[in-house]
Amino acid sequence: MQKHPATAFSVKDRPQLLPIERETVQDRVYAELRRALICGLFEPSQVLTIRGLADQMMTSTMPVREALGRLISEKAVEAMPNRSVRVPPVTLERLDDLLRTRILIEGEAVALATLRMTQRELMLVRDVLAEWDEVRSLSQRGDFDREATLNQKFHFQIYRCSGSSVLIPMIESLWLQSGPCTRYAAYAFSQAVASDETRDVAYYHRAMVDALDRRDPVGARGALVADISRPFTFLRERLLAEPAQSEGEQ
Amino acid sequence: MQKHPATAFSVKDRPQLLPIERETVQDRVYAELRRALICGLFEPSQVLTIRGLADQMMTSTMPVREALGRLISEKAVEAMPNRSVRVPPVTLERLDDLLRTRILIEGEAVALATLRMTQRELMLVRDVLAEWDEVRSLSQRGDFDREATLNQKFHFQIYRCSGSSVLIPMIESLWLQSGPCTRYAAYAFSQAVASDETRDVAYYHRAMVDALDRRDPVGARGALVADISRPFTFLRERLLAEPAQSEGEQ
DNA sequence: TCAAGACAAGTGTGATCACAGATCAAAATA
DNA sequence: TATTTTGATCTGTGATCACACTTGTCTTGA
Repeated sequence: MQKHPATAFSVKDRPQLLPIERETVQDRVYAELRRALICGLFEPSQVLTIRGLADQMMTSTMPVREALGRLISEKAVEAMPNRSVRVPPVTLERLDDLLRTRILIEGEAVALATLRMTQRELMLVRDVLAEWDEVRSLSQRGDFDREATLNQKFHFQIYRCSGSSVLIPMIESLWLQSGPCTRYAAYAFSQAVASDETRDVAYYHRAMVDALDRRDPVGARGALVADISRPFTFLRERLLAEPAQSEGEQ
Repeated sequence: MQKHPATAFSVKDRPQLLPIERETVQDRVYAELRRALICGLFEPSQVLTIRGLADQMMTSTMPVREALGRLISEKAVEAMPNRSVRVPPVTLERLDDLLRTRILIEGEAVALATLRMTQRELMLVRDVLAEWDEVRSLSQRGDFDREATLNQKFHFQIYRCSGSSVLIPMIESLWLQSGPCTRYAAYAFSQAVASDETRDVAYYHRAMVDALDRRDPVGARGALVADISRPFTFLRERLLAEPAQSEGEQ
């Protein structure tokens, strides 16, 4: 498809121009809302208004409204009968439901990844853990956003090796839905427990990498289940302790 | 919250007013596009334009564009780099990927439903099968849309008994994604095989109901797997036979 | 003092328009 | 005749506006 045969460069020497990415405003708004949801920047049951979000992001209402529509169809936020949207409240049933489904799907993705992962890909996963260790050692009181991002990077680096373009969007949707919950858990976690508890996070991750290394699907899935179950069971107990939480006043 | 104590009716005798549903145009467009996608009214690799769809549905572009945005985020249609959208092409990898995931998730839903289903709910499922038999006996050359709708009704009647509000949207998303493929399969199916093959559909469905009746999760899951695997394996062979199909000319 | 109605501000929805990029066909040039 | 260029048309994107509905507050009345 090269149209100019009379250039000074041959095909191989020609400077490679990267295709410019054409990201629309709507895409950026959508990505930012996703990030905020996964990192737990919004409270459960919090009401989101189109104009409010548009003002915060310094855009007009149109991209926000379309991004919200996409998030509604993913069940990342829910549309109230008043036509207003809110981030879903966290209930006991929803918590159990989310955890069970995450174990099912992410467990399958990890098992698939175990069989297909190359040494090079495994090294990338190790790099993420190394970076995480560095962050943790630098700041004793680690910032949650950074660690949450690394945690996400770690998991999806593995999931991507499953090679399933159907499973991965589903896992993203699950993270989106459990984001507001687990953030709440992570926050309470950091206040409640000592540092030896947080060492468990690294422990499970290392167990997972080891299982991946020796191509052990069952071991990898087990480590994953233990890893993602922890915040859920923690939050579950907290919710059982005080049932009069603001679970959603519909 | 009853504010008028001086009415002529007591609380129990007062005529019950049903809450009026407030369905927006966008919701109707979205539902219609979903239906069309699941029923396979669009070809794989077919490009969809906002204005074209708006004209067909006799609305303006705005509801269509927002509905398309929602479908994009569900991977029901895909956004090309040209900013145009098309229904995803069917490839061998995608076919296997979809089937594996559907077996995983719908199998789990059926297993859950087996344990939670009541006799009343099981009777509703039987009713669907009876209606299906009636349709099939009335018109030898059954119309596919009607049968596809009944098939969907049958499956989701069961899935709903799983009680999982996380699994069900995922299954809907999977049906949305495999709709264009299986329709293709169903069409080719009806032309290729004799009527004794189509009897298998009813056979698996009855096996599933029987397993549900005796609360046998393994049996129910097995019948389900056999049921949903059939069109996929059929289409798989067809795709292997002629690889030069118009699979997507990106 | 309290409740009911009225007013005002806020919000989602859908239509319309301007603009930029894509696509395709006709015309002009080598 | 083949290739390139030009032009028109189509299409998605985002802004702005009008309209309907919701919500909160204030006033008025008993």
